[in-house]
Amino acid sequence: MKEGFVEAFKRFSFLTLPDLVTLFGLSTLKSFEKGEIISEAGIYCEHAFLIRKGIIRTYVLTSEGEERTIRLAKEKDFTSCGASFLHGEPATEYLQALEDCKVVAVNTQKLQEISKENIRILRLAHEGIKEAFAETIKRVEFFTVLNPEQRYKLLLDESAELLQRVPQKYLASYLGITTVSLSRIRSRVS
Amino acid sequence: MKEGFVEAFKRFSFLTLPDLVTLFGLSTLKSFEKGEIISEAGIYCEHAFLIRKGIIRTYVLTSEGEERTIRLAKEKDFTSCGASFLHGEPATEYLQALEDCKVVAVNTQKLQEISKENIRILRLAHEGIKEAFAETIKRVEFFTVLNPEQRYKLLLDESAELLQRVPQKYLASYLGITTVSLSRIRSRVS
DNA sequence: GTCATTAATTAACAAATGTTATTTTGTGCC
DNA sequence: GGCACAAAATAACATTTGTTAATTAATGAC
Repeated sequence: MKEGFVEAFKRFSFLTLPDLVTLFGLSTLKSFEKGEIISEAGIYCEHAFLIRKGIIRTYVLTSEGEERTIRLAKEKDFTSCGASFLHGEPATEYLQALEDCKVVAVNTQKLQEISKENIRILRLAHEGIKEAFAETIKRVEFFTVLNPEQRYKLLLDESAELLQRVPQKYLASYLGITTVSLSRIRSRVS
Repeated sequence: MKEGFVEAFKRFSFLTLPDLVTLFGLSTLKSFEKGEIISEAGIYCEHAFLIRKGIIRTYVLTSEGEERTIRLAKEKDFTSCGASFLHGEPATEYLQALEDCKVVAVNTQKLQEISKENIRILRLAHEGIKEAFAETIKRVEFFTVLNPEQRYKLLLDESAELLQRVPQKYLASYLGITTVSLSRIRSRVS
């Protein structure tokens, strides 16, 4: 039933077989349809998702009710809601499947419980956070160091695939600009 | 000699006395003078700093050689260089003391070694990362959701003290704008 | 395939920021 | 205190982005 489960955790080579069994116990394989809202702001998000297939968008709402994409996670990435995962609080973000998705959904509360006793599983959580953190640091530099056009070019260089798979209206706010401005930059660059 | 050491780790209540002794062994109390460059890009940064007093600025250089402030860490914050701390690689960032600083400098390589065996010390590293990560997520939202003026106002609301203690030339790039623009916003807002 | 709806592009104008240069203010040092 | 240097404010102009609206292209449902 859970084929693909071991696959998803294989790259964390320090995990033992019993660890995998433990993880198996607090994980479920889930699928989401394209467009589906996986998790909502205001509600506690009880899972961290290890993506096996598809793209999951994290977005927040501005005070005017507009959506702003803050993260795009793809295959092999971990994703979750920051406040829920880090502090056990209701999420401030929304998660949405941008494609049909297959994920391993890990119950974070149970993970945290087990982490207090199992050092390798704590290390899994630690590694997961490290990866997401490294990416987030890059994103702050992205905004601090580059102007909109440079940001678009970098995305073109480093994440050409993402650019193909994600609609521009989501890419625009991911770049910190409007769709109109993105369209202008695109015609300017090409 | 190391008065202030226990003080700095007190808030991590899960640490035992032997843990503190262990940490004592891989930590040193250090002081930095105002303006001092603590760590440089290209060089492996071997410490994580738990700030006891002062402000440490993290900055990067643009391709044109201009400084851009990406982080401002104050009392009780952990700070280090991302690439060094997360991947054991040479830093891409500079650390600079903006005031006379007192810190606990933890050897991260040794910390990582011990983390493989001591679950509470791994938890310390994990909690440290969680805090820094939460802050970094907020910073991405900061850039994605708010325009420069809104960002300045938020800083005014939430970090009034930082605004007093940090020179505007550093605050400007921390806000993702030029010093000229910050000056304009300030006169507009007041 | 057609139709309705949404997404993306283009255009025109207002507003904000970046850039460069100058002036004023502030700071540290002797 | 006075001097030298750096930081901040101000001004003028170029550039870019945001905004609103209209047009074209693409997508999905039936």
